[in-house]
Amino acid sequence: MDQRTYDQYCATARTLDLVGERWTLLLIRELLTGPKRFSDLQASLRGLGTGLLSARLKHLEHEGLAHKVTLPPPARTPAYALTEAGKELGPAVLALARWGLKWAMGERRATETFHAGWAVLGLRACFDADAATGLRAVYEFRIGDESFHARIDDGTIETLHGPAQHPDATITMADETFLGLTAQHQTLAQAIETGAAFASGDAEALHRLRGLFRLPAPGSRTDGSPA
Amino acid sequence: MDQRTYDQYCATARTLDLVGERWTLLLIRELLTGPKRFSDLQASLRGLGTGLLSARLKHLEHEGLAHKVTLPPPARTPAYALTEAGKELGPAVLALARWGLKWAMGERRATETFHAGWAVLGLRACFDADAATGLRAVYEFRIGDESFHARIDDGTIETLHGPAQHPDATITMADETFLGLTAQHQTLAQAIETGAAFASGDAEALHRLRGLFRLPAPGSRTDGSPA
DNA sequence: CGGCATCCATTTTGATACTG
DNA sequence: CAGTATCAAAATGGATGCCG
Repeated sequence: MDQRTYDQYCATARTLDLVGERWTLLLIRELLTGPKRFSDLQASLRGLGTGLLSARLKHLEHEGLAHKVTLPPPARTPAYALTEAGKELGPAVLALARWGLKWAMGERRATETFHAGWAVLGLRACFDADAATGLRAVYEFRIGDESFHARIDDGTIETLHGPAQHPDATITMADETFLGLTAQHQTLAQAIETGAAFASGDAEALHRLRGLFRLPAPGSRTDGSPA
Repeated sequence: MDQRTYDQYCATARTLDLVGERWTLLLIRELLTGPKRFSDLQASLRGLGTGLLSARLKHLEHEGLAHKVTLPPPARTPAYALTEAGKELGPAVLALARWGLKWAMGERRATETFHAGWAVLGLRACFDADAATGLRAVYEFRIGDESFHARIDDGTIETLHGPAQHPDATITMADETFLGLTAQHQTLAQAIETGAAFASGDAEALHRLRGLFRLPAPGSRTDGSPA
């Protein structure tokens, strides 16, 4: 919030003063998987006009959460990237995502937009650090027409937009198949078995992939009983 | 958001549809330390009018995140409490708080309101689970005219408004002293030594208290370099 | 493509007055 | 207390049009 501060000496309130306005956390979600151009951001965020997007980006720049960069050749086009402070909002965004996976997902509504990148960030939200001890591998995901990769190194994970340089394994599937995984209609292993998804690369890496991500058991928000 | 949904099939966006409106996450922050009455909530949230507070509470009820309760005798007055789904927003709120402690706190501004309860939630944000292995203790904090207690049980912590039933240790200090701890002017141990804070109770519990909370090293948001 | 400026209809909010 | 009713101010969204 700009003018409209909560005016509380409280860490949560101060954070929400900076990133609590409409669209801001979703903008950060977009940038968490790597730098994005103005038009890419607008394309991902239906309903956000150029004026408001411009204002939000300026705000993030002014507050030191993002900065303008020039993409390396051959792109050479302006883009926005998170600063260190901005990147560190990752855990907060992922915590909101984890809650949503458990309590708010259900079926996709007819009007809802979907981008594979959101789901890949969801992978990061479901990442089980314990299951990745001793593992060092790069997985490339090709979902619909987007590609993402996850770099896993002994309990840490990094997910970035775009193809990987030297993936140990590559997993390919359609948007719909990926949606089915989120909705827990089937597991990745099942999708591969039925031919809905294709996996190739290092056998050991593919084998360990099975246990790396753990979706929370969905809870029902309609009553207050423990899940 | 009510009418104004992001309309994205994304866990983060769906969560923000539910709790991303102005005041909502702060309302949840208040309820994370126990049930609160309508007027208490309003008193904690300067600037939130009765109309909007009423609307927000109705929304939380409708979405199954909070419910109306009747406080046990002798109070017997209506109050609002979080459901299981609401309580599970705790990690997300604490993640925002942790970020704020590191990147957004600095000095208290003249106009900012402050309540000890926020700081005690901050304690929970700083809780170091590893440092609490094998510890089982209840600490009562009396800060200014408010009291809170933290129940620690082997790596888990629960912080609630109000005095504890059987505290193992009690720590008393003024608001200003507590503010000094947050601003890292001094540590709790130093405050006790200088007489600004008073501690009593089980010696072992008091000794272990020292290592339980770990404030993040403040970062500077004005540039993008690592802290 | 990458933005900023402007205009306008609609929502959201903030503040206050008022009722059981 | 615990809210409801009301109204003015601000934020949003959508549609442009403009410029490098």
